[in-house]
Amino acid sequence: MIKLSKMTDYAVVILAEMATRDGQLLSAAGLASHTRLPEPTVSKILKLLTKNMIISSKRGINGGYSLVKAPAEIDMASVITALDGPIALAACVEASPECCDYADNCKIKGHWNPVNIAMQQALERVSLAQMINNKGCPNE
Amino acid sequence: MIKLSKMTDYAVVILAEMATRDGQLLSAAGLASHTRLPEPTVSKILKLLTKNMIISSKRGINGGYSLVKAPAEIDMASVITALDGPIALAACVEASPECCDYADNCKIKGHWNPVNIAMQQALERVSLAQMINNKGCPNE
DNA sequence: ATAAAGTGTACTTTTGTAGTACGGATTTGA
DNA sequence: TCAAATCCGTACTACAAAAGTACACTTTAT
Repeated sequence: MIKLSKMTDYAVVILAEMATRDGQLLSAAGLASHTRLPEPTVSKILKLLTKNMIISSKRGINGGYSLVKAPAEIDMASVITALDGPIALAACVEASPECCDYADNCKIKGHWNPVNIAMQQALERVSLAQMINNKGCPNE
Repeated sequence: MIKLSKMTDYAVVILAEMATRDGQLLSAAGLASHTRLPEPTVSKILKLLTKNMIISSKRGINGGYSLVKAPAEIDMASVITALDGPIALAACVEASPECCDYADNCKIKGHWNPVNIAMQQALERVSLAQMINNKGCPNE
């Protein structure tokens, strides 16, 4: 299975929680208890989201985190890139400094690129708002 | 990074090698030496590809593997599914028997589904032939 | 019957993720 | 100005999944 890291999964849960309290400044501890996720993990995720400008932070007493964009403007490609790095299926992509070790024998040099681009575009089309509005568990 | 397993990467290299010798019956050992990949690994991959009807095998002396479809008819979604299982980004998808442990607090229950479908479709549109024809290393 | 080839299972090693811990920096308010 | 609450950064440990390896079994042509 092409896996998304758990961290990214958690990140979306946290962002969804923040979206329902738009404008409020929320502490890491508060978000952890609301989402029932371990606090250190939540902190780590919030830090990464902050570094990637998806949320903003305020330090000191009464500090906390808040969304900088509307949920409809936050796309999944940004969130995944923030947590897992660039969206790429294989090591052998355009960004890598050189061809892989098997370059001479490899008949598909760097050609995951079209696939990677297609996936990137697919993820850019899904917003946080869309994921929240899509209600209910499909198994119920 | 959203990772594809190395096995899948190898699988495409092996299939590309087979495509250039269309019709020939090739042994696991032969494919291993042509691709410079470890032989046991190549065997494991060929076995999985056979089970998923992407290639066919012939046993006994002078046996080997061959493609059952033209390279243009082999899509990446099939190859990835053969090696890594169903294409799905998160554990919390339609196929899973129940909602995740955080179901009660989770505001995005099972909503990676639209993303998964978009990715599946993107991968179905890329054929083995396309990946082979796309020549040269982008860094050269 | 034997050798060459695919098949299946189980084990070991390696790698990367997830989780944890702790000390530091920043801001507010008394 | 001090203390408390909060964010920030780094390093370490534990666990799980992937990758690689080994080996015994089955099939088939000669």
